[in-house]
Amino acid sequence: MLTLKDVAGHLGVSTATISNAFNRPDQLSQKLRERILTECKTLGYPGPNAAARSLRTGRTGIIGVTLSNYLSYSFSDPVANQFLQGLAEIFEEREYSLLVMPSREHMKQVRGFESFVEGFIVYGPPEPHQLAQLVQQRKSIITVDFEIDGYVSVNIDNYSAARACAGHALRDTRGPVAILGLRIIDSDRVCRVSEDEDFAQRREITISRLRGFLDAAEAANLSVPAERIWHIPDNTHAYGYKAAREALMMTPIPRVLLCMSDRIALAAIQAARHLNLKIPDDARITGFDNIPEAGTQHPSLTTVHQQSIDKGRIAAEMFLGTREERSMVLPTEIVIRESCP
Amino acid sequence: MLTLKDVAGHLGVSTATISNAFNRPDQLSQKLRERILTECKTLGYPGPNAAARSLRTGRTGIIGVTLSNYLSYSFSDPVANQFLQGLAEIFEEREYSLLVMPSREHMKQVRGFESFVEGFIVYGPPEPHQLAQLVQQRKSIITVDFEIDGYVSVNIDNYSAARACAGHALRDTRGPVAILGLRIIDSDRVCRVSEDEDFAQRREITISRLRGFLDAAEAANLSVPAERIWHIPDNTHAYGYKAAREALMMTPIPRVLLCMSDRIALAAIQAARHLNLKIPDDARITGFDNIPEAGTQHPSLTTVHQQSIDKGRIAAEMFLGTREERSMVLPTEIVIRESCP
DNA sequence: GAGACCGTCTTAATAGATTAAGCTCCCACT
DNA sequence: AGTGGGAGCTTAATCTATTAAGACGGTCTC
Repeated sequence: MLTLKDVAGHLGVSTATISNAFNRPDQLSQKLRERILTECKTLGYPGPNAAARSLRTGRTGIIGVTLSNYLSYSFSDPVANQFLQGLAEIFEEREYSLLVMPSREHMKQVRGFESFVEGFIVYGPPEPHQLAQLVQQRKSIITVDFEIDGYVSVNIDNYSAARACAGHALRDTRGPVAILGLRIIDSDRVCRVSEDEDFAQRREITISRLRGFLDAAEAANLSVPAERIWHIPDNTHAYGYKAAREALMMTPIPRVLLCMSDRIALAAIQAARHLNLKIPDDARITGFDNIPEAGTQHPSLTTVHQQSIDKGRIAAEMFLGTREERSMVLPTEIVIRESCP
Repeated sequence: MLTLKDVAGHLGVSTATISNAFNRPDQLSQKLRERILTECKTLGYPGPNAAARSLRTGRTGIIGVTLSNYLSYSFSDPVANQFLQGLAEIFEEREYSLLVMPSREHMKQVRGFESFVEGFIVYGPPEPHQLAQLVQQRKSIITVDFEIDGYVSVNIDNYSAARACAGHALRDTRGPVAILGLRIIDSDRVCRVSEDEDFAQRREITISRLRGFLDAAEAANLSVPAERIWHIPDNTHAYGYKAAREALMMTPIPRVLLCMSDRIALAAIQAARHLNLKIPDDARITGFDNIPEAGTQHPSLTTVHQQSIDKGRIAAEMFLGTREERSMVLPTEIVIRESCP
């Protein structure tokens, strides 16, 4: 492996000069600099070693993004992707790279290599011990979709958004209501929620949305029994389809399906089509997130719009300090479309 | 900032012992190790500095993934995401992190910080000078969806797949045919391709698919004039919609729309719906990729299935050397659904 | 009685850059 | 001729870890 020193030796100049050729062009003559760069190319010297440079300067140009799940799953989630999109947009402008890291228990131990990063964007709540490890690193942290005392966060008001959306869907409703949730309990299968479950410990997002739905139902004098609430372990089409099918096959059939994500809602629309149910005539369906597909399919989806891309942009700007505010709660908005006019 | 030495000083042991406490637990007594780790916690020492460690060991645990475009765009592309998903699945098993890097010209200069990575997965052809920089790094490289002499690649046979799919769509066709391409020429607007364009220099994927479509048309005694071929600068719904709308408003209306991606095909289906055209009765539409949404919307999409997730898995395995084969061409398959029975 | 070995810990060499400070020139100005 | 200044380059300290080799005092083997 070639080093600065090798190149310096070949050219008969000092290592500092080679370093300057790469990093501070004004510190040496144009002619020498060109001679150096050509020599590097012919020798095959790939430029200053990143580890050595970083050891000396303390900078890496890498931001860590922890996704609250398996990477392989997160990349398939449209909302996470929109977030990453916004994040990337700002960071790539500043020539930062993103180190995408999973944050589940299967990351047995900090390998320490993550500590290359200059700070963390933590998307969704990690496991407690993972969080402890991040905090231990004493680097800047921006939390997204959850909050920790003392750290800057970007979030939305899930409760109010869910409540407002459900309020719209449930007006004039007389029939039964079903809720297709996300990960409500600790199970890896799609199932109904049992009566005596204690939700207090669960993910804040899911529980806030659930409470929003339930309170809206109560306000409309409707009750949603536990057997009409589905736990969906991961936000995937397949799980959503399964739950929706079960929900739509109950008698009497639900007049409203409140879904905690657009993915699930779109799966529910497909399930309804396969069961020859007309949406919205036989049942209304609402989603959450307003992913791009929500507006382009038929019937299009009534949902809660949240600014997923902006969330990424804002998190990035907060990290870079180019934004005044500390923590923010982004607004949401109900988008009324065909599935629940 | 705390270092090994500080912790060692506090405890009255040598730095090597602290290092061993983290890296080689068998080299010291259980008791001492615990004392050290507790001390680290109370002092707030975040563990061995990654840069220093990496300088010494030469390892980083980071794989670079270059996406042939702006990151912000790549994260919005379903096919790229599926690829990343497969990639992440394998790499996270081995506790590698992924450093996602853009590979466009706007990355003015190698900052050098990318050289943290142990190797590159290059997804889609980068700009020539970017490629040169990657090669200059002298690290392992796996190329995906394109090939460079001397490097391992994963690819598909775009020409044959496109030709077969178009062959299916064009059987018994008598009316005009339109092609909705990807980035066929050098323009940032949706437009038709002019007569005398020289395609030879363009992206291999796009051109192969185009040739496949055109050859299939020729085989079916149909001709596709340049004015029926659309250039679409990025694989997005909005561009696809615009092109499809233009195509479908021509007289006589096209009987077949051959699209180079599912995203564009799905946008075309929406455009057709808005124009009150029945798919497939008024026009057949085919896509390419078989993204998840292709099968779940109505009408569902006839398309070429390619194993996008597997592509990621295989690229990762090739990188890790856990797979015998060198370069591979993955099979594709026509999936016949409602949009072109 | 010489040497190998035990487990635990320390010493010291090493990794490849960055950068402040210092040293030479050489030229311009008085 | 002497001085000052600056461009251009070098010297040397520094960053924080890893790890081979060695020290320790004692025991066991041949």
